[in-house]
Amino acid sequence: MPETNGPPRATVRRLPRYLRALESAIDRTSISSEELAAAADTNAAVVRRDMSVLGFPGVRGVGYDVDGLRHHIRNELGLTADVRVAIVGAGNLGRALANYGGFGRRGFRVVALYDNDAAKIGEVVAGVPVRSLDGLSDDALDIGIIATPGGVAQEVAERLAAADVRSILNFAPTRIRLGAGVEVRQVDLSTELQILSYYGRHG
Amino acid sequence: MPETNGPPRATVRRLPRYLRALESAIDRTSISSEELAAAADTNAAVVRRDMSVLGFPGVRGVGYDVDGLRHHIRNELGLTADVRVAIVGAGNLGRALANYGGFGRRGFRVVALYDNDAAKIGEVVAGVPVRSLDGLSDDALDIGIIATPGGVAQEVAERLAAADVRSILNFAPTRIRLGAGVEVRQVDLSTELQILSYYGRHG
DNA sequence: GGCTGTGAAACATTTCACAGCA
DNA sequence: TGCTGTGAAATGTTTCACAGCC
Repeated sequence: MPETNGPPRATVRRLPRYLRALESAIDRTSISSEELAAAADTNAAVVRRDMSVLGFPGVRGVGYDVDGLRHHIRNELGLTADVRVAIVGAGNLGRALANYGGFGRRGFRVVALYDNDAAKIGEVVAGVPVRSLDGLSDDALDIGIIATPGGVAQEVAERLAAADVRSILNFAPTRIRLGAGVEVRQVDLSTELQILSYYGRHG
Repeated sequence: MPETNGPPRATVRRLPRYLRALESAIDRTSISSEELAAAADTNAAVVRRDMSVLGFPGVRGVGYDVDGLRHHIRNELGLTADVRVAIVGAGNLGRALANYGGFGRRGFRVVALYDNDAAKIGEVVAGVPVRSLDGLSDDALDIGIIATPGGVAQEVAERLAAADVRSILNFAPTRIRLGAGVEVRQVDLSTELQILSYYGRHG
């Protein structure tokens, strides 16, 4: 059974924050759990527990090796080589995502931009030409981002899955259902606002 | 002490999903925990527990009243009157958000769009004129959305807080820190992709 | 002395399973 | 009979506190 229990999901959710904190500390040689916690907006006990489950030992009296930990986390997250991302939907949101500089800086490369609107095909956004979804399976993709209207999101997701995309980030307000083997994350703007609305008046 | 323990955070996070499911079932008069669970992508035991903590009773042998529950949840979320939203930053992302039709349909009204770029001020996006942040405190706002570059996010957040905004949705890749009393939610695209990257190769 | 690593307790959330009512 | 409502168990996560090592 090659499935060792990985780190808990709560730990994985914190890894990007640690990574960012470590990238802001490249000048330092080591960092204590207290300092890393402050930079990653959590507390020292959580940091130490996380390092422990990651199997990354620190040095007592000193802290964690900044460089080693940075590499360890990048490795854990699968960010060793560039990650190839495709965006489906070249409307306002798709363009905003394609133009977002932060991706490149963090090892994600937008390698394709798809849209079914003939009028948009051929346009170039942030250096990437808009193409028809039909060419999908030719690109070797790691992650697909769905930035289409809700009506077509499920179908797009199925086509992405068929093209061997393992991970999907869905901005359409439609819950996607796929068989196991594809990881889907949902970012729903109205949902976020509704939760904010709740905690704005209670909480 | 007027602070009764509200529902657990996990329950609050599910309310928007229940609400959406109920809005797709306006033709029905009642709905069972099993059906509601299927529509909201959870399981029946969770639904029953949630209804129980919300204090919304069902009818044994029948299910929950669709209309009553819809109102109850809208009320719980503070969606009785329109919620006034401002977007700060009229770049690609800000425009995408202003143009997103889903907000209006869910009771959120984009009432202001701010940018500090003089060239953008006066432009009209989705019926809303772009204005300087200086006019901020004149608008009665419920929620502020930060769609600026990371460098100014903290300052923008502080100005929103000073203008009595109780809830902030932050798309900038900078972690915002504010005193208690303001609820901040962070949506970080690179973070989402990094988590996807992890689960795409493991899990 | 300062900081890590980790048992054990506390807390939060989910799941099970079934009694009880319409 | 079919479904809700909820104790109790199971699971997941955070916090506490301190022994142990550099």
